[in-house]
Amino acid sequence: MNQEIRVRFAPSPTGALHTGGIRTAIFNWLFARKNKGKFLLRIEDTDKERSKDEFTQMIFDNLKWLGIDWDEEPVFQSKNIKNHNKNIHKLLKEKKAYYCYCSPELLAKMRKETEKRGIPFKYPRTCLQLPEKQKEEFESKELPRVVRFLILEGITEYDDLIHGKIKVNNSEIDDFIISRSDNTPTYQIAAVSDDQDMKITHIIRGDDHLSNTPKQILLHKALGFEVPSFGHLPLIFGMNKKKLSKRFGAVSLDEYIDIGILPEAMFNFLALLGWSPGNERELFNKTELIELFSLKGISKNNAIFDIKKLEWMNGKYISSKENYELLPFVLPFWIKMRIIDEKIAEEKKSYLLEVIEILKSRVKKLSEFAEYGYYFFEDPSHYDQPAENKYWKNNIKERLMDLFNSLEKLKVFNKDTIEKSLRQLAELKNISASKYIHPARLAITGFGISPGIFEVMELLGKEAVLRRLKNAVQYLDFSSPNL
RNA sequence: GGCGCAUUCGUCUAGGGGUUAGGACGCCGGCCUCUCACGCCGGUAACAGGGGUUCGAAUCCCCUAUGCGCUACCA
Repeated sequence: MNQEIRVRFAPSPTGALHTGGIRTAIFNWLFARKNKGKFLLRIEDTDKERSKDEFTQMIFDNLKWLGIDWDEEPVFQSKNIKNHNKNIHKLLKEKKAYYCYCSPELLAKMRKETEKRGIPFKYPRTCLQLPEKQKEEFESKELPRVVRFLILEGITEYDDLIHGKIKVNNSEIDDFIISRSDNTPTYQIAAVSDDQDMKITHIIRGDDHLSNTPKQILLHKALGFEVPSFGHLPLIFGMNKKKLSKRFGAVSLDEYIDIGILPEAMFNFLALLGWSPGNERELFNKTELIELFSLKGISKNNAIFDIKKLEWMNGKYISSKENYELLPFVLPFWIKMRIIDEKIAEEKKSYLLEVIEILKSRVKKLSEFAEYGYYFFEDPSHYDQPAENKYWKNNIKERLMDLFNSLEKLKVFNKDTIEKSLRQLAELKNISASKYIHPARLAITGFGISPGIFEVMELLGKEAVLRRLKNAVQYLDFSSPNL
């Protein structure tokens, strides 16, 4: 038991990584780091039809984005086929597997027939009992053949790291195929061979593999290997309680990156989906997560991915991060919205940091820095209509001009002097300060809501503020001359 | 259909024979306040159902229901 713990994350590169896969990676990584073991990567690319290099790259990128590092060179399953075949032949030689010449069409027919009678289909082992002569004839005709693993009678049981004792009667298991008619190994034998090859000690994967496990245990044993430990994670579903799929909202990690989720938030959120450290805290950094992680805290039931909670957590991370740390994450959103370009970004760095400071406590997604903050970069091109109806009435032009004149006199233009000046004006005119504040906000930002308007004005600077006030008056002159 | 796994607020979960069943998100209300957000305070809401075992069951056992997974020459 003193051997080094080695775990693996084994995605197939047939699509973008989704949250379930990511969480499997996180748990494996946490388990390895906690136990000073090794976290390995294996790309299960044996499905030649669907596997794509771009997906492999995406998997690497996604893991890096999350801050998940791996300890040895990634293993590509397709490069181990020789070894898989070696194991298949070993089983064949020891009569633990046999050739089957039944065509897929014949199989489909048999399956249909038994199902019609309500009986679960199992391969009837016709080819196992084939007379030697018949076999020779098939071979000489070069009939396509697969290799089936012979399931012996008995009970297969193991102690699942998460579910506890799992027991399955071997009679429930079909003589599954381990080598296809084109002589390529199937998943079951490939996974078992590679896990041995990589000296994997703990296989932690999704519950969808639960029923594969007895098959794989049998394979490990038949090959004379030591059986690794298995643990099965509950699955993650979308809000509709259905398996995550393209149909229902964002599912791939990339889509969350696109809306502006921070890697720390994603990691924290996913770590807590199906696992709890047993206390009432919610926010943990990676080091704390590693420290606290234990298989014991893993829940047995499937979880639903609640994006609202992710967004809340993301907001927490955004507001607690330093401005300079946020900048590289926010910048792409501003650039994408064409609010600024890279050259300007470098020149105006200190200004950008202040914009981030002023917005970060009220933003849940990085994309909102762009959505809610464009007026830090450009004069409003239009004014929010409901806000206009609400705030711009009764002598509004006169009030905006009065404010303009007051602010124009300021020698020092900061939030304190601005506020003082505005409140003095209100007092002088004997109306409430809010009768200046809200119209000014609308004139300056174009919105009825914004961060504290005095801070916004300070950041924007005297020139821009006065210009925007004047613009608003001009706009009103044109659109509502009688105000 | 068969086999397997599961079932605590809408969601994520804590608890695991005696608790006012705790926390978080969401939602609702209040405070703060120039709006919004943050923050703070408060509220809402759950042990799937039925049988046992027990002085006592959300907790242990059985059954039912429901959900999910697997049942491929996919992984």
